[in-house]
Amino acid sequence: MNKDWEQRLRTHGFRITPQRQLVLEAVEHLRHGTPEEILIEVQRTASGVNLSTVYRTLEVLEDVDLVTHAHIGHGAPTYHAVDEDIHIHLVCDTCGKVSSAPSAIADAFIAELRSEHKFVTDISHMAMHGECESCFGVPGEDLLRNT
Amino acid sequence: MNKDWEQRLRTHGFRITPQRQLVLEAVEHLRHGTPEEILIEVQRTASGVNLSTVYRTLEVLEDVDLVTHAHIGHGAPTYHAVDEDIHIHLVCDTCGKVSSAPSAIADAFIAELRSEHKFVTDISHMAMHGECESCFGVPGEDLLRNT
DNA sequence: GTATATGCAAAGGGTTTGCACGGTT
DNA sequence: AACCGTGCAAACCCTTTGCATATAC
Repeated sequence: MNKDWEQRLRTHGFRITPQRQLVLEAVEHLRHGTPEEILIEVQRTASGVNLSTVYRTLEVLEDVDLVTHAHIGHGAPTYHAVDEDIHIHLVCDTCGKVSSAPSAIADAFIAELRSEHKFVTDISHMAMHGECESCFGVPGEDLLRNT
Repeated sequence: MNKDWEQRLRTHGFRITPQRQLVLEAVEHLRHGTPEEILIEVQRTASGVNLSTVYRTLEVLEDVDLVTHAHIGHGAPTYHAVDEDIHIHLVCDTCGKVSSAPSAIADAFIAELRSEHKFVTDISHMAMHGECESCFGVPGEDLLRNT
């Protein structure tokens, strides 16, 4: 009885290792996390795992479409399991809060980029920046340097 | 006879310095450039200017709304003069090419984010990622690590 | 047994910061 | 004269890489 993720790795010529299992489980459990956050989660089970292994593993898991990542700002990207709902990240540049919107909301926009500009957009890859309800109009201090 | 940019700086309590003038001119001349590229442009006139000055100056110029920046990928952000046409960056994740689209194309999308999610979006701040016409469907090697 | 993965440490890009000096006001 | 802005060097965060060892196949 092989799990799907093992198949995916094997099919692409990758080996099954504890690290790969743990990183995948961490991403699924966290629902979204930076490499650093994923490392910490993994280390709850296996404290010897190294950050560079997390980076290399995320790259492999992304290769075989088990995870994706999105950039929500200056800092480290956020990784998601592919079975998560695809969503758009909305980052408030004033208070730093990150919310999400269903990606369907962008369908017409994406369709137009495709027909008018021949560009096939992955809307979930990059966050949308702006201001959330409570911050709009407020002088704002760009508290978090993530713009 | 004070130029507009001098006024803007003074009004906000900043001083007028050669570095600030040169950085602003470099941004206007390049139309878009990374801090590093801006430094090189500035150094054609004043070779002693330092990178950290460019960073600090861009921050000041952004404070007073003379420049903005957009993130087109992993690397350094791209700075624009505010009198440039506002545009959306489209980055091909396969070949790395960056094209632009008029920001009006996103108006309906932005309106919906505003009405449905109470989020006021700055569409020009983050690039849209995906694949350009010539790369779509091609296996792709993610040649440029800027996703 | 052999190729791939891992850990570790070092290096790399991009950016920020502390400090003393110099320039703007 | 007072304060802000600059250059310089060091430090910072995030990520990648070289190499020897360990492990999956």
